[in-house]
Amino acid sequence: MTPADRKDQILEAAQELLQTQGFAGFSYSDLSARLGIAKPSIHHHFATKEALGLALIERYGAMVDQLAEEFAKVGDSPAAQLRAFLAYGEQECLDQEHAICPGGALHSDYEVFPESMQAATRALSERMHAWFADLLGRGRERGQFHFEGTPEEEAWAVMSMLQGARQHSRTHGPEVWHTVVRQIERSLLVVST
Amino acid sequence: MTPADRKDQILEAAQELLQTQGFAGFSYSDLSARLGIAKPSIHHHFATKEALGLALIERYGAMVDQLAEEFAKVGDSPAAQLRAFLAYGEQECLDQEHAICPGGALHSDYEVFPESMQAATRALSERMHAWFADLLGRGRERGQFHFEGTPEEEAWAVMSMLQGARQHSRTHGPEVWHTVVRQIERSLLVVST
DNA sequence: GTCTATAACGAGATAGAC
DNA sequence: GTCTATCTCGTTATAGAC
Repeated sequence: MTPADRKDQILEAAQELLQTQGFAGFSYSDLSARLGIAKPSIHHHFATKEALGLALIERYGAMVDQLAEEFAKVGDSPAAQLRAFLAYGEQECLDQEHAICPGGALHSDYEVFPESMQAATRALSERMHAWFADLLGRGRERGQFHFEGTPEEEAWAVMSMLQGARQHSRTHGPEVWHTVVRQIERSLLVVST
Repeated sequence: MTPADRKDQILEAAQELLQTQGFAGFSYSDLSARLGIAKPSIHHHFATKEALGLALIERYGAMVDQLAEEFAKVGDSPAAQLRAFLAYGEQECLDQEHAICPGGALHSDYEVFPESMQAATRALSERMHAWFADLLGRGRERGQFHFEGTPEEEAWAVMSMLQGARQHSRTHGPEVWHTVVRQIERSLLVVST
């Protein structure tokens, strides 16, 4: 296993723990047990938990960008891209019932983060907001979406709804996610014949 | 100070810490320092952190019921009650920029809770969902609200949006809350002349 | 009901051998 | 790059005096 692979292996396990137990809720011990390597070996790759946290946030940002590219491949139709995004979210919800979205986990623990991780968290959700606002704006121009106010305003509303829905899914089952997504579609999508 | 007062004083401080630092993120030490009494004195009132957590969730449930009664006093108009609720939320948001709503905090830490606290958390959000669904259903019957689907479905959507909005407010300022609330009002409220 | 003192444990982190 | 051993600190929780 190359160093880069090992790092990524650690980050993958860490992200899963972040989404289920929160950043404060998992330890180097947890990672150690899950990966079958000793605690100091993890410190070798990520000297401090702050460094691990930063890498985690960066990794998630890169993942979001990659997904955006994937969704762009389904065509340049904003409505189709939104559907692809929501379908991806639903699959995540079904596959990992005990997880919430990384963004939600980061926002919840935000206050106990060191400044560097707070800044990275802000940058991450700004990036996601920009992507959403752009998508919503283009979709409305094409007559695919209907909403009042600016795309930026609607983007905060949709992002908030999805983040909250994933959290309610944790306690009331994946149906809640599905329900909320359907409400988004009903209010946002212009019915095409 | 009577025992009951002391208990409530502890719970009040604990709720503030829950909303800012999360349940796993605050300790008996934090409470001790904030209240100016020794750690074992807090254990005297709440033997374990689990007991404290349960009391915290119950207290918040009672607070929600009390607020519902307050809002009922503004009249039996569902639209007016919703506005009162949203105004209360906005004030909270402005007063405590670093806090998220208790429901959001509980959902985030849910997986690391003991079973008793998990059950209490589920019961709490079911209670809030029932209140919201009832309000939305009555409002639509009166022609005050417009939404597709059942009141129960719309209730999950609105609750999710508000929970997510409070979390995004933490990183991007109270304007985000205000923005999301305006989006809710624009899509939900039937414009009356 | 509150205190001092302390136990038992797990956290993040480091030293140094291999 | 990984390990064993260890350090230091903060956590929940308890014992027992006042």
